[in-house]
Amino acid sequence: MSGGTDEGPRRVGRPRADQLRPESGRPPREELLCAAAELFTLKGYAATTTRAVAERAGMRQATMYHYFAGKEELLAELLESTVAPSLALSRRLLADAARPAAVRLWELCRSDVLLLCGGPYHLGALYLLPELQGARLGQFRRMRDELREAYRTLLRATAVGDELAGDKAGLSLRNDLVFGLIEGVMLVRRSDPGRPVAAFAEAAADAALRVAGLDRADERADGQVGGRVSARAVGPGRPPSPPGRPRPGGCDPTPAGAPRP
Amino acid sequence: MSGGTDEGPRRVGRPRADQLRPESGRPPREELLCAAAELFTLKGYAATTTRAVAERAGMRQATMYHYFAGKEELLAELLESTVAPSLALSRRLLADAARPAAVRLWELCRSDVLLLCGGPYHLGALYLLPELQGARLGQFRRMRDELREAYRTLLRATAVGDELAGDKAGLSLRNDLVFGLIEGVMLVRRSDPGRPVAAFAEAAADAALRVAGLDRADERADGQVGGRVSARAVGPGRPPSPPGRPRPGGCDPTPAGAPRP
DNA sequence: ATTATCTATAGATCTATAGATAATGC
DNA sequence: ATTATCTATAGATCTATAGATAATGC
Repeated sequence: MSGGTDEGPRRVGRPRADQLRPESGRPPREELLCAAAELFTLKGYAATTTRAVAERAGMRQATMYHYFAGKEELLAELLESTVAPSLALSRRLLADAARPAAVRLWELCRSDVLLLCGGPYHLGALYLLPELQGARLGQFRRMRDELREAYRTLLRATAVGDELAGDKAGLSLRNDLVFGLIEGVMLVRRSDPGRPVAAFAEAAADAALRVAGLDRADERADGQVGGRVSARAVGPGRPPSPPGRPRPGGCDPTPAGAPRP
Repeated sequence: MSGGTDEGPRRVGRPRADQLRPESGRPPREELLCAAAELFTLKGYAATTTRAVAERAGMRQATMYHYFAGKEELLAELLESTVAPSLALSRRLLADAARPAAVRLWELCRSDVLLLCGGPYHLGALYLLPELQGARLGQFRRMRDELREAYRTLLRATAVGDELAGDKAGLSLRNDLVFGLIEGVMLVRRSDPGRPVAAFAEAAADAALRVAGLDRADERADGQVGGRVSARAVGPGRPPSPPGRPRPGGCDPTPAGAPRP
């Protein structure tokens, strides 16, 4: 029926030596990224050798250099793939003046958590690496700064933002705490990886709004305190999948260059 | 006046080769720990070589092995020194049934943040290392688990704990979020290291209580929302220095083995 | 011819040990 | 004699490059 993904060894180039890996069907570049994601998050960046990555991806160490200039380029690409979808979403949310800022902020938090924890590997762990200061990572850092600014703009537009109107430092601190909670969400996830991701992401987004200082309104509304989540009740009946379908880490079956509607 | 710390080269053993380091006066073991703290937090554990640590401490690479069996032992000792004071404080707080649990929880959070961010190096960054799974680190992990349990017990004893009485999973999730915020506080600190630590620690503790779901009581009391911190107002007129004077990372001038009253 | 891979390896580490050495202490 | 350090180095990596090789494409 479907266009037979049946692979006879029809590929150009010298065949691989040991066929240890079960031939996932993904292009080698992607396979390298996945291997790197797994190893970097599990064993750490510096502790992962190019040989480990390459061999995990089913090829010999030297072959990796056919696709990437080095280890740092792998890291850069992984990191960028982790911010990019959130950044895109944040732009859409900033433009969407119709919905309350608190709801949009919640949405951004939730989606961000899904991105950082949702994939097969918890790419969020990469945010904790000291290597983030590295040279090749400027692009990533700029994107991340823009994302932080988006958080800040949304926070500023909420009720708490009004209260802190004069207090720039206070607002920044609040925002950094919110942003830090989201980026550090890995630590929470690590301590109990068994929880279903979707519910976890919502709980984390709730917590982020509480850090911001934004759960009072709802609780005044329905009297529920703490037992049930808050901001979720505020949200519109929006389906939980964020637009643009952010691929969780680029390691799922879908090809990386999926079209954006 | 004081007991002259005047050092003529009165030390036993072969003298050091290059006297690059200005001879801090601390014993070499401590000096190694400080060097390790600085390098591990700044450049990462795996990326730091034994040579770098030793030379930073003013001695040759091989000499390090006279004091530590290897790199992992340095890490273990640093990590343990970071939990130990919090753990001790948590035991005292658990015993202190007189004060409200929320206040005690706040106190624990604040002190923990000071420990993780207060010293000259931000040891909290070590908590983010993937190497935490390492073999030699069992002792540290046990201590940390006990600390998490203390958080949980305190949280359980608050108003929120009552609300979540039946919901064990819910309580755990809350607690992990609180604990995660505190342990990940490094990420917040990193984004603006200029803020005064003391105020920052209080703001982080406030945020932790909000994550827990615990700022409503105060706000009902004084009507102040978000602008001014909450739990601080609840606290008794307790001086801000926690008992036992947790040394921030063991790298301050005081000798490491200071007596505990 | 082009492509994807391989093998081989130079050069640069890095860790941990062996054994020498230069102080003080007795 | 004891101690703290040093120098030297074996053995094990690890990265990145050079150059060969085995496919397909034309």
